[in-house]
Amino acid sequence: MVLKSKFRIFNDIGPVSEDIIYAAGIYSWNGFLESEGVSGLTQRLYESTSEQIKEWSNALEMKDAKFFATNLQSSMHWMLLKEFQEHVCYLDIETTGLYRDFDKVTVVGIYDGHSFQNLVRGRGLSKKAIQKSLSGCKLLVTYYGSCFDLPFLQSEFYGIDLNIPHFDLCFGGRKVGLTGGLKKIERRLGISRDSSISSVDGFEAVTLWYSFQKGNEKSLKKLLDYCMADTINLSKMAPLVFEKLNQLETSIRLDHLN
DNA sequence: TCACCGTCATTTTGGGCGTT
DNA sequence: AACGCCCAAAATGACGGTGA
Repeated sequence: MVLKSKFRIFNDIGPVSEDIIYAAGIYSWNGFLESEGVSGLTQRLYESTSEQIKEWSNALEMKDAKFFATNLQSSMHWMLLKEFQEHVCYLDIETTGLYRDFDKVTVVGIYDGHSFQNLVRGRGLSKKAIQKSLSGCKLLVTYYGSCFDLPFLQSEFYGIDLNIPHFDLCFGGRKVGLTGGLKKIERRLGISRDSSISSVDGFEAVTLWYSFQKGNEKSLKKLLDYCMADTINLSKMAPLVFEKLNQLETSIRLDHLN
């Protein structure tokens, strides 16, 4: 479990102190608690860190999603993927454009690992409906959602509670060299999508919506298929990015020991 | 006790990215 | 037609140790 080997997440522990802890042969929270102290750290710092470890361990035990949403910096939320794996929701939205001041949310797609659900504008999409679909969610997974999807939802559904840990595959991917957008990364990872929607992109999602507004029901079907492909592919991509991040973390730690 | 210095941690600043 | 996030580098702040 990655998180339990991290010390930089605690107050007053930075990269240097963390290296001191590793150099003392301590690689986990439990190891830290079992030691009587760490040479190189003041007793005062050792004790305040021990207290924080107990608090965080308890939050993990309780699967307290809100605790991590507020206390864990977002670039480390990926570490919760395995821990919360039974409560992960993959989310992707479609809109009429990129600008939340002018544009509207048209579809919200949510996949919980078992079934896909879509909420369509004018056909049941509402703040309450989204909130209900996410009620058991302890970890959100999106692509670029921290900059696009979530702020868009906040803007249209004012006051919606999205205070949930959030693994953003865009930033996680960047760290392991996966850049260039969702579709490009999917290809690089060998994740496929159905040929019927393989040519659809975000811009076409906009025109499909307007076509549906003019009465073309087939356009909606295609839009929903596209949204579903995007959303479900997030669930295929997440464990792959997770593993790469995991490997990166351990190699960095070994580096620092030398 | 006090001024000073070195070491870390934390905060601030600026540039680039990717979303429909 | 925007915007929030991330990283890196620079600035600021807190703390402990030293020497007189």
